[in-house]
Amino acid sequence: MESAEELREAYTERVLQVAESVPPGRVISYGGIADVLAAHGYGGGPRQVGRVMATEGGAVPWWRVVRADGTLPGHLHGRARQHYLTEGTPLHRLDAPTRVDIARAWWQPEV
DNA sequence: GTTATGACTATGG
DNA sequence: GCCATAGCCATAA
Repeated sequence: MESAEELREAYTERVLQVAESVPPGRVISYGGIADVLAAHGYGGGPRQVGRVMATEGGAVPWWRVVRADGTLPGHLHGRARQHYLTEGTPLHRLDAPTRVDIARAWWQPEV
């Protein structure tokens, strides 16, 4: 039996693993990751995925994980936009605030 | 046990 | 487009 802390670490690694599985120029939402984890038997929801990204997000391509409408929290727009321009991620508009074209850029990992 | 908080989401004005 | 509200669920105090 694993301790609660170990389960939390396993959950965190799953989230980071999915985030890393997103190829350049593509994105997934917090809820999308939550769905994949649910298919793998993990509970939680979008907010728990967001919590992991807030604490461990620096270790993965966090700019490929966006909200359901294709935006990110304001304080990340600047750095994220440069990555999008570099990777050629489809955007709705080229001026701030940066918003990803969900219909074009959506990445659905295999479950 | 109760409250507050958060890199969320859907809906309605 | 923006803002408010409700629902959501784990953590922390």
